[in-house]
Amino acid sequence: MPVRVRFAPSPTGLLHVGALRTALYNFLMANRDGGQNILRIEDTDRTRYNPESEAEFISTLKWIGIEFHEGPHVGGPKAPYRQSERKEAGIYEPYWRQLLAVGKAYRAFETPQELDEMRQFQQINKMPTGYFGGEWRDASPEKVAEAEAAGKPSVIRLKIPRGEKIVIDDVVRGRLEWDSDTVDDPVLIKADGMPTYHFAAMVDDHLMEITHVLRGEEWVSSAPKHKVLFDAFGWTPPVWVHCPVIVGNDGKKLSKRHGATRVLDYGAMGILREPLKNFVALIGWAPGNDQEVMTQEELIHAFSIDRLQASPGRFDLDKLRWMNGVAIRALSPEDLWDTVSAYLADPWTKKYWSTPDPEPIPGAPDHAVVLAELETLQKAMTDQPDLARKALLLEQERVLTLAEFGAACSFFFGEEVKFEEKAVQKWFGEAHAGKMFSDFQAELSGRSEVSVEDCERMVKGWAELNGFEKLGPVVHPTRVALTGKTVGPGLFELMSALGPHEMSRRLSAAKELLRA
RNA sequence: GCUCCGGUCGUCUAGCGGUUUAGGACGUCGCCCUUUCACGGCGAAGAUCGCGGGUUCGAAUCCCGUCCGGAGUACCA
Repeated sequence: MPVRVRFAPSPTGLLHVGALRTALYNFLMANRDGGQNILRIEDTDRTRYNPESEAEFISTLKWIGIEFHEGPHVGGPKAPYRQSERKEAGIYEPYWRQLLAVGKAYRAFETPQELDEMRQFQQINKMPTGYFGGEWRDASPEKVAEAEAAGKPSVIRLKIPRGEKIVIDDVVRGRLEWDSDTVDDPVLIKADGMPTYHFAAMVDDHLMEITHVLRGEEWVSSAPKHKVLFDAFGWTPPVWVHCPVIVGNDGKKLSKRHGATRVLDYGAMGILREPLKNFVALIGWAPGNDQEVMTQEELIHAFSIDRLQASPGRFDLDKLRWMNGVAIRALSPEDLWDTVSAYLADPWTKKYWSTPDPEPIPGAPDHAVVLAELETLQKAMTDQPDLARKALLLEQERVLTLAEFGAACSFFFGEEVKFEEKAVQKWFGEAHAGKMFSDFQAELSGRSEVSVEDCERMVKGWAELNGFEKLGPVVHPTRVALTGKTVGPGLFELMSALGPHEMSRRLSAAKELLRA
């Protein structure tokens, strides 16, 4: 039987990392076994509904490469795929009527205030909290009819059997067992007629013929209720797979401090989708061999739910950055160019960097500075594509994110070199610097381009002629003159990329600084 | 409080009763390469497998207890 899985988010907020992983595991599983991946929108809570949420889920997932065979945006044989629409279509009603008719569910007429008081009482008396029957679970039909006739609002609750063991088999945790007396009667239908998650999701999972439910660990405590519901209908439950939570590197709930919670922001930070996927898949799952860097195809092939971890996983931004660097370095020159230009053209990139960091991480570059550098790079890629191409290639192995290309390449394009004070102090004190710069200028004059080899010959020749055994005192001042920095690509490559004219211009400026 | 779940280097993990002096990766540190940084190569430190008992000739691996951490405890999902 082919696998049918579903990713069923509630459209209340943004797509965060934990949800991404669940979506990814669903996707990997479906694609490995030639099954179907279904998107279902669980919008039964009208008070928390966020109209932008669904679009964000779909577009983010699409960006990362997760597609669905069925869903509200693509349709499918089990449409509609939004629970609010399914409710309107009357899909749920026959099912709760059936439960009511056979006495496996009942109407309860407590007001929210009454329930509140009940909970307080339970807490004070150190009793388990929850609705274990109240006065309605076993109320006579006459009493219920009377309350209904009086127009009292009511909910429909599931009648959890008492004095039994409820057992479910979870792929990740094995056999899970509850004493049914500790499980309270959940609301199936709210007073406004909307189904709750417990009801809608189970009915839909059955109707949509879902074979495996991969969901977050926050659902394990509701699992017995879901099992009872499947039993009440006489349906075979799907295989439940409860994935552990993802926490920050300090063990706390994931927040901005740990990188970002919103998946889209990782793209804006210059994280490529392949390493992001690769990294997220590896929190809580490992293929069992030593392979870590994997393509999507390899992930699909290697993925298996019985290798899922039961313990919570931490999100290690450093490792993500490393993986991202590996991916950037693996890009061909053409792909590198395309990837960077797409990144710079993405409106989300600009939006992200134009917003000041609400919680600045010490040592991290200022958003405004990054934005300016990225804009400079983007401009250069259209105005001076040859130079920009060389700059990108020279910095490729030095950056960990796409955003870092901005700072790394900036010295190639500026009208004026921005000198780092430390660099100037360290290398412009050398007495020979001025003469050396002039000599280079003389040698460069009249030429329109120089090869890397020419530059090497020129610099090494000058060193030999002037009695320098080590290249350092020659190379470093020149680097500072040309880039303003002490770090960067190989000097000869960088010189050749800049070209004779630009080099000469910068050497003149450096000589001015020397005199001052 | 109650219910359930989890616990191997700082982090992600391998391990499924003996081949384990517990392996790999990130991070850290050192060396090499080298004009710097990075890349790459080599190497080091780092986990008595939360703790305590048992079972066994033998346990990270099985059992019990204990501690710590997490999730749930809504007419939210």
